[in-house]
Amino acid sequence: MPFSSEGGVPAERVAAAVNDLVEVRDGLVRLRGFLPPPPQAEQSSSRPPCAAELMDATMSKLMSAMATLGGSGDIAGEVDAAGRWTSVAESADPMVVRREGESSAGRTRRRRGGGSRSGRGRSSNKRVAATLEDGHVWRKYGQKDIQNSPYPRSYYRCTHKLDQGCGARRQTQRCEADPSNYDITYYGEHTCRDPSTIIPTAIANAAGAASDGPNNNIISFATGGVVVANSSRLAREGTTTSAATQLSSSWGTSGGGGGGDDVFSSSGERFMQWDELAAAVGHVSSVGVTSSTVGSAPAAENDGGNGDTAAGGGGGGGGDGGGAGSFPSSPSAGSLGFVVGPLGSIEDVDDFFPFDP
DNA sequence: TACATTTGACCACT
DNA sequence: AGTGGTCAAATGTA
Repeated sequence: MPFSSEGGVPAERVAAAVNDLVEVRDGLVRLRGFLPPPPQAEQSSSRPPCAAELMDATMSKLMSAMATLGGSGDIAGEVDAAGRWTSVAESADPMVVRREGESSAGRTRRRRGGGSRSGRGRSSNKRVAATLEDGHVWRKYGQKDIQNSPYPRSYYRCTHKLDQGCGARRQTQRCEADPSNYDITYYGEHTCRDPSTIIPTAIANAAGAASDGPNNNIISFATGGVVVANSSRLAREGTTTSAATQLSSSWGTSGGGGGGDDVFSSSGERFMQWDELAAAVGHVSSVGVTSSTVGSAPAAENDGGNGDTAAGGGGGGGGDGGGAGSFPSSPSAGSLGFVVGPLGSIEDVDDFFPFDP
């Protein structure tokens, strides 16, 4: 069931999957070194792809898969300096549940207190991104000036906290070193299911990736299923639901799933089949995948809650939800083009796959 | 009217 | 006491 998000998978298993992918990547890098460079003179369309090109393509898809695994706050974990994914201890978010005896209707200020709760057993996933957009719809609930930091920290919760009890939260803050980027820390997991955000996210991914060159596949992991879609196909499909349905294929539901289902390449052509992909990445197919929506967003920097709050008087807001930190339900393709950096340290593909072209 | 943001207050933790 | 996270009243916009 694509885009389903119920039934989580332990972060440790996701971490194991990512680590396996890292090993696959390293192996491919080594193998790539033994291959001669692709011939320059010939047009690639007039000859079968050489081994180096196939490997490059495989690497690209692998990177995409890893990006997906780590590209959402849904997955608790971090990437260490070596690029290895490590899961962060998972626990229920104590902040989500209203404390017993607390009245929500009362106008008196009583509460379960706040306090510095970061780093105390809560799952977190920190990353740096050039935009606050990540495909989810967030609602800002606070902002604080942080000690020894020139930029305030903004606090967001998932818009669907109330209607679906989604406990996902995030904190954003401009990077001190590079104010054009944001440090974004995610807490909790998205348990919401909102087609107006998730599926357009996929479209956004596709459209954005389409202008990005080699990585224009989207892979959306949901419980028991993976959606792999090619951007050009999605663009042609028009309706997100049908696109997702047509392009969905199960991964893990039948041992690596749905043999014969194509994985589409950036060129719009079949890249490989699931069984081939499974063989390529080893036993990744045995790893369960929790809900994850590939982060993607319009390129235009919408300074959601950080810079905007300087303007007093609640200037930012506005009932249409287009304000700070929100993600439009129907992002226009023209504004797309940003792909949230996955796994924190592998935003730059060249850095991640450091072999000579 | 509904919904989002702003912002001061509150509270837990160190 | 200082700091950071969250609440909720006030406020703004469509």
